[in-house]
Amino acid sequence: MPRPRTPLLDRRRIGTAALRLADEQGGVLTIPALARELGVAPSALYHHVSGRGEIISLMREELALETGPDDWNSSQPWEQALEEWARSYRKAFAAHPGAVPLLATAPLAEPFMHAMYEKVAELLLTAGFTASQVMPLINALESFVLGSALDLVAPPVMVSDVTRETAPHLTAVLDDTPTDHRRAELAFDVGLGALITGFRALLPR
Amino acid sequence: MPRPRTPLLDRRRIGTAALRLADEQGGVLTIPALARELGVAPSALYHHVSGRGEIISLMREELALETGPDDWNSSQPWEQALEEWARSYRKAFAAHPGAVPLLATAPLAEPFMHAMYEKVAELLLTAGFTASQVMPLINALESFVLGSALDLVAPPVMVSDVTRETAPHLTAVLDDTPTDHRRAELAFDVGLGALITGFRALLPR
DNA sequence: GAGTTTTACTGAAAGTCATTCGGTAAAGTT
DNA sequence: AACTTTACCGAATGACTTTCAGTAAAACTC
Repeated sequence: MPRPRTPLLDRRRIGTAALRLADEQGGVLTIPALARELGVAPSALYHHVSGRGEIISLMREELALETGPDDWNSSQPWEQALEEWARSYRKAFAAHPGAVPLLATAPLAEPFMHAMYEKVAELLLTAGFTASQVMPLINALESFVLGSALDLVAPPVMVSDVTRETAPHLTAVLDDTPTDHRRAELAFDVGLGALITGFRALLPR
Repeated sequence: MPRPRTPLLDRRRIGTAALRLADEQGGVLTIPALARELGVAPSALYHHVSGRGEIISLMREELALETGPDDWNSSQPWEQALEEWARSYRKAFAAHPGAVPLLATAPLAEPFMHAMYEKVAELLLTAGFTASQVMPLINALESFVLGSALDLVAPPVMVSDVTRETAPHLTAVLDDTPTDHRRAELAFDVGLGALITGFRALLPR
């Protein structure tokens, strides 16, 4: 139990292991379980992070790294670039659905956030939006992406016999709605398309 | 410590107290604190709910009741009715910003969910959308509302000196962006308007 | 290259929490 | 009036987060 020949832990390893574990366990992350996963005593973690909250931030950071700043290309029509950004953003969440409840409310460290925003801000400014429009646009799209990530793990709406009687329109609509993961994907596609259409309408002609 | 002359607890009282407490405490809800708030021993709660998870569902239920099914009026052009729905939905979250992190991932009990969806489904069907379009539209809008609720409690983006050098576009944009609660409201307004514009474009002419 | 400091872990312990269960006396029922 | 049910309390259990005093290897210093 002395110092190991080579370090067993670093922030990166903690982040990836926590992300994988929380995903498997459906949003539950405990320090003992994470320590076991890393082959280490729980207290060892506190030499690298300040606590559980920071571990969750590391997970969110890991997610941002997985997406990669080059997963989307900003040298194309702004509509396509913006769509690619939103899709790659959501894809990162969709890759770890179980961890989404944990990640949705976790703050992303400033440098990551800034790098992402800077790129999108430039994209929208050169597209012709005004400085005061850009941040609301980014925030709105980001809210939609985050909400869609949560939707990914929302409990499916069930049609019981009572529903059939008391909610005829809902029933009719649900009969034409997939119940698997395609439901959330369809909603994302529709919403993303609508948002971008609506954004374009704000541009001077 | 016998049975009290008149019951101290019921599900409704538990829900409202939990909502208020969690809001005050910024998303932290503990059984001892809630019991203290209600003037009762922690174990007493378990005669009315199955556990902490159900208490959070009660909070979400309370939120739905606060909005009320008549807070928005469906007898008007579908765009306005849909906008009113989204706004009243978000307003309910905004009334308890501290509790949002807890509520965002909590499932809403079926009957409440059905009542809400039924009304919106009817609205969109009579507006001319097809049965297979309706649920994606509802889900997309709901995702946006939920994401915007989370945005309400997101940490503000700070502009440091480093930002100014490495992220010129972001800096310029942030200079024209309010830092208080109006930031999230602006983003919501912009996104909601864009979504509805985009939805309308899906309708046959 | 011996001595000092720093580093990365362990193990035990403290404090908090959610939850369960047996007890109790009032309320409701017959 | 006897019986059952109800709505609470108090104590106990087990899990979790976090802190802190060791410990010995690694890394640095002269």
